[in-house]
Parts: sequence; C-alpha cells; structure tokens
Amino acid sequence: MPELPEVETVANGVHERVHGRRIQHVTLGTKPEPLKSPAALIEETLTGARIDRVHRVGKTIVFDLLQEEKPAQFTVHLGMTGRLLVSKAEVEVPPHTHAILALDDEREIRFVDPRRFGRLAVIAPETTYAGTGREPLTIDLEDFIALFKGRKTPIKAALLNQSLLHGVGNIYADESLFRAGIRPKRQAGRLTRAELARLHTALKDVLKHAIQLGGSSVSDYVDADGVRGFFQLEHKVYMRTGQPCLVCKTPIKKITVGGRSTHFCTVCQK
DNA sequence: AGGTTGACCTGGACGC
DNA sequence: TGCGTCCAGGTCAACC
Repeated sequence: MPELPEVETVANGVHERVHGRRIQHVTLGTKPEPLKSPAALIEETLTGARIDRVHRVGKTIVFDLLQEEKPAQFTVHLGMTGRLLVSKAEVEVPPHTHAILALDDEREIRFVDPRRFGRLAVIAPETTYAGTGREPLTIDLEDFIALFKGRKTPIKAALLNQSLLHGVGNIYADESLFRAGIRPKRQAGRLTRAELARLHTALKDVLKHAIQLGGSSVSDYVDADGVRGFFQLEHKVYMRTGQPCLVCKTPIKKITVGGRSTHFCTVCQK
C-alpha cells in the first residue's frame, strides 16, 4: 500500500494521538509472517514503555520508546496492505489484526494487514534505526546524482531500490519521472546532469505535495483515523493507462519495468 | 557486486 | 451465482 507520503501521514497521525501514553499490554496474533523479531522480545520491549515519539524513516514507522528510562525503538512496516489504527478499546477489532497495543487511556493501537507483507520489529538496544538508504526529501543534488552513477538498471528500478533512496514506491516513481520528462526504462547511469536535476526537483515536489494531501488512497489506504488521502486525484500517469496525457493528450502507456507496472507518456517523456 | 525474477499473501475486479 | 484469472502501494531470497 503505502509509500513515503502515506507512511508519513500515518506516522504523524499516530504521533499526535498517542505520544506520551504508556503501553499497558501487548497482544500479538498467531500468524508468524508479520513478526520480524521474536514475539517475546516485542512483548517485553513494549509492555510498560512510554511512547516518546512516532515518526517515519523511509517507508518504516518508528516508535521511540522509553522503557524504564532507557530508550528503545519499535518499527512497523506496512507492506502493501498494512494499517495502523488508533481506536477506543470498545470498538470491534477488524479482521486481520496482528497486533494490539493497549494504552493507559482505554485506547489501542492496532496493526491490521490482510496480505501480511507488513513487518513488526524491535531495534537492537543502543542502536538507532537509520533506514536502508537516503531520504528523498533531504538529499542534496550532488549526492542524488552520485547515487545513479554507473548504474545500468532502468531509472525506474533505481528509484524503487530502497538501498539507494528509501521511501519511493511505484506511484511516486512513475509520477516523478513524468514530471521530470524522463522515460522509465532509461539507464540510470546514462541520464544527464540536467535530467537528474529535474528528477531531483520533481521527486521532492511530488512527495511534498502528496504529504500535504494526506497521501494517495488507491484502494484501501487510510490514515490513523481511517481517513483516506486525496493525492490520487493528482496522479498524472499512475493507473491512467489509455487515458489522455494531461499535457499532450497522447494515451498513457503501461509497460513492465523491474517487474512492476509502469505508466508513462510516450511523447512527454524522452 | 549489480541486476533480474519469482515467491510471499489476501481480496477485489473482471470475464465467462 | 459462481468459478477462474489477473492484479495490487513492497520486500527478499535465489539466481545470473
């Protein structure tokens, strides 16, 4: 489901609602896939901890905790269909709920994920989760250009590579390439400086704009209150196969790049 | 090592 | 109505 803007929206929403609260009790589901750390370690780390801050690193939601005065971190990756909801305990628990963190004020943080691609983990003590790559919103132009130097893979695949930039997914890769006028299959290492400068700007702009609109709700994405985002109304190519390009009217084409569906304009993108 | 592909899951949309 | 097929916002392991 979620890419950087959606994860940022969820993390900020959860932070506003629960920071300062204490986790009284943890209930984990029986399916093994969502747990990247041992269940006992997750329970031990979370139970009794105070939630200091909830924020985003890449596509990962990070809980900064204080457990008996000591800092600890708990991470949630939403995968494709994960949700993190803050609900009153009396509200019925939805299907596919894999974790419930009961707070000290009759509310619960619930992790719901039908496809079970999401992951919950505890970060090793004394370490801080740094993500897998560079932050697209803050990387400067020279570092951005250096990421792609010598790479033979298509620029679309490079944008999706979380060890280079983290947080960019299929929607915002397609949308930023359209706005930069670059074909998704172009070899990353053969893009000109000027093209990479356009991409650097386009990517930041599209991510920031999407954050302002609460992310994209393509099918089931909702924020911590169950509210949908609005950036899907701003998509210029993603899921617009066959529809006229909003700039030149040419039908948007759909191809596969790096195993992912990819949407672009054959005229506007060179 | 960098690059590519398929596997992991469920559910919704669509065609017959 | 029902069944089969395809597709989906993301990683990873396993291969070249």
